[in-house]
Order: sequence, then C-alpha cells, then structure tokens
Amino acid sequence: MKEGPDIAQIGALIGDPARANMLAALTGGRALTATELAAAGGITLQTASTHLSKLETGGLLAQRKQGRHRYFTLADEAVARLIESMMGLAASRGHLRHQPGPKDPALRKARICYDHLAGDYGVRMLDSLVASGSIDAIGDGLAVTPRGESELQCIGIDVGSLKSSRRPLCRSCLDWSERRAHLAGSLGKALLANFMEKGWARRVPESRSVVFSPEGERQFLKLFPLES
Amino acid sequence: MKEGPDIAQIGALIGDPARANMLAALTGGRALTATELAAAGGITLQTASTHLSKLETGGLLAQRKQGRHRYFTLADEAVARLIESMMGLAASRGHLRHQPGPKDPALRKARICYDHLAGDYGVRMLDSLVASGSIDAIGDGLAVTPRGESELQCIGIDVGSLKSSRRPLCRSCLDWSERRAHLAGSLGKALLANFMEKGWARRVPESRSVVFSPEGERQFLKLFPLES
DNA sequence: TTCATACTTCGATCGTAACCGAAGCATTCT
DNA sequence: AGAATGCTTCGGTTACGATCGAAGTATGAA
Repeated sequence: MKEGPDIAQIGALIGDPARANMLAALTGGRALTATELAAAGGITLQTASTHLSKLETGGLLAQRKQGRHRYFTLADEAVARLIESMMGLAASRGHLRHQPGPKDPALRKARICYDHLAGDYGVRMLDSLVASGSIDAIGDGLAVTPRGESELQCIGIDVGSLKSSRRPLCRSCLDWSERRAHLAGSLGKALLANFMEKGWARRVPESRSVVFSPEGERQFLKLFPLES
Repeated sequence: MKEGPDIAQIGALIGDPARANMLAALTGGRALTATELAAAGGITLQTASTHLSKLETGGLLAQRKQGRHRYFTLADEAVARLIESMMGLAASRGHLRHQPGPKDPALRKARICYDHLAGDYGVRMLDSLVASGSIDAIGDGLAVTPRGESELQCIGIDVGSLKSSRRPLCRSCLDWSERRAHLAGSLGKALLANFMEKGWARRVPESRSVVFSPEGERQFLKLFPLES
C-alpha cells in the first residue's frame, strides 16, 4: 500500500501448486520442455502453457527455443536460491506435499540442487572440505584457501579459471533435507560435473536423484572423509 | 506432485496483496496489533483477522496476547530474511507497488529492516567495518575480528555477551534499495539500539524510516568513514 | 453493572483465475 | 506436398477465496 517492491506478485506466482511444482522440478537444474513441465505440474499442456508464460513475464523463468521445442530454466541463480530457501522454511514449518515419513532415501542421500550436489553427500562434501582446510567458512560465507586450490587442482578442477566467471565461486546453500549447508556456486557445479565425467555419479532420469557407482562411492567417501 | 516440502503454501500466503503488505509492515520489526495491520493491508478488521490467522497457522507469524490487544510479529528471523530476499528479487524484476522513480529518499537513506539498520547508511556502516578490519567478510559470511571486538567495546557494545545468544552474531542481509549487503544478526541489532540509546537516531512512527539528529549524523559519519 | 474497545466468527456476495476441450500456428520429418 | 509433433490461443465452465456487514466473545474502563 506504500513504498517498496511488490512481494505479492512473486508470492502469487509461486503460490499456485502447479506452478510451484514446475519450479521445483526446474530446481533440478536442467532445462525442461513445456510438455515435461506440464507432467511435473500434473496439468494439461494448455494450462501449463499459460502458467509458463506468466512465470516468464514475472521474471522467474527464462526460455530458449530450440527447433520445435521450447526449453525453460529458472531465470537466475537468485531464483533458485529463493526456491531452496522457501523449501527450507516450508520443511521447518511442516508443510509437506505428502505425508511425512521415511520418504525417498535416495533423494536424501544425494540429489541435484540447481546444478550442484545436495543431500547427505553434498553436506558431507562441504564439511570435509572445511575440515581439511581447503575451504574457509565464516558464517554463511565460503572461500577457497590456497591449499584448497592446489588440492582441487589434483582432482582436476582449475579454480583459477572458475574465478574469472561472474558467478560467485563458492556459496553455501541450505539443504532442506539435512537442514545444513552444502556447496553451491561455480565450484559446486564444477565438482559435480567432475564426478559425473569420471563416471562416479550419474543423474536418474526424471528425478533429482543422483546415484553413485560402487567404485564412485568408494572414491567419493575416501576423498571426503568425515571429520571424526 | 512428488516429494519434498510444499513451497506453494508459503507462496500463496505471501501472494495475496493484503497479506504481503502486512508482512512487509512487520519487516519493520516492531510488533503490531491486528488493527494496525488491517490499516497496513488496506482492509477491514474482519478481513485482516482471517488473514492473520492463516499466516499464523502457516507458521509465518507469531502472536502474543497482551490485555485486549493481540500483537503480531514475524515468526522468525528466517521469515524476515525470506521477505527481504523476495523484495530484492521483486525489485530486480521491476515489480513495484507504485510507479518507480525518486521515491522516498528518507527510506533509501536509512530504514529499519526487522531490527537492524538498512539503506544507504546500513550499507555504509558494514562497508566501513569491513574496510577498517573490524569485520572479516568472506562471500556472504561475516565475522568479528579481535580488533573489531575491542573497537566495538569502545562504542559501548559487548560482543562477548552477544555471542552467548543462540542467534548468529553477524549476518549479511541484502538491501533491496542499495542491492548490496548490510549488517544483520544480533550485532546489527545491538548497533542500531546503541545509536538510538545515544540519541543519534530515532524511528519515525508509522514508517520504516530512521532519521538521524544533526549531531548523530555527524558522529555516525565520523565513526564509519567511507573507504576513499 | 454497564459501556467501550479489540478482536473473532458467521453468512453471503462477488471476482478472479485455474482448468480443459477444441482449434490454430509453427517446426520438423518423410 | 502431407503428416506428425510441440506448443499457443480462444471460449466457457467452475471453484475457491477475498471481501465486508452483522452478530458474537473477551478484556478493560467507568
């Protein structure tokens, strides 16, 4: 009624269940077509189409035409972070889409969050990097140490080249299943990409789950030991 | 449609304009009565009442009865942070409640954000604290240095006692008008309280503005110089 | 006790937006 | 060219929820 930005528009966009489900699906990070998103939202293609155009004009989605497909992604990392933090709040207030319980253990273990690793394994990875002195943590802030830079080089990640991108190198992202932070930012993305390149992990189609191969799991756990 | 927390409920709660305005008003940090919030939302008391009970059962608000008044506050600092970050996103997408323009210069200069100082002065304060080595900043994370601890002691703030509270000492909070970080957390709160105690600053009733006395402004600017 | 204030609940109205069927474009494949 | 796929637009229905008037409850003041 007074001054300031209009929260209500964004809230209303996220407030519709169909749209919320589509946004949640896009938190998986990969670009999805209108048809796929319609399925994710549990609605017909026509309805999805109007929802998607609303989300786009609202600035939450970006689209890119490719042949006869139209691929949608979250507009921004800022949007992804908003969605995740709303998930965190929703989880802490007990708003669940289904009955709570021992749901989906695979998803709690390792999943995609936008473009990086989340879940138990994501949290463990960050904890281990901090414990080994590769990453400095102050509050919510994260920074790679010189030592970390050389350690990551050994794994096959060139931190120097990541720094040049405009996107922040490290970010902490609050995990809704673990209620603890995991590693986002371009480094988080690079690490996950690295694991998938090596064949340690792969995404499960149509899901946010990430599964590790037996060998990959062994390597991952060795590389990121738990602080005792 | 699948697993995970339900964003839509929270989104829908924030998505109604009347409710959004009430929440924004509560970002001012002080507890407000149902009648005051009805005015803030531009609706009658009956309507406000139903909205408020929805917000409360949704976990966004806390209330406390006091005599025949019922005071509402944001449930949590997490809620306050969510609102502020939605304001940031809304501002960056150009969703404004009124026509944009050179609006409300007082509000851009200094205002309350939940319980700490925001706006130009809030950003300046944090910048200065970081530049002088009183606060370490890594990414979004902030930490008071030993040196900062003694400097703050001189101003009249005992960092040690603040540390014992469960709430984080320092937090960065993104400013929607400046698009830069200012200082939140218990230290941010303590600093603002300190200024008001000394008579440097006071709140404008019915608004989020904070105004400085001529003397207070002089002292503040001297205490927190701009890095050249 | 009586009155006033602060707020909630009830009941009814009204508007908006979510929804889908059907038809219309656009792109690619054959 | 014709057919198939992917998506958008149109039209009409439906349902939900925001709204307020009026009545009800609780607390405090006179």
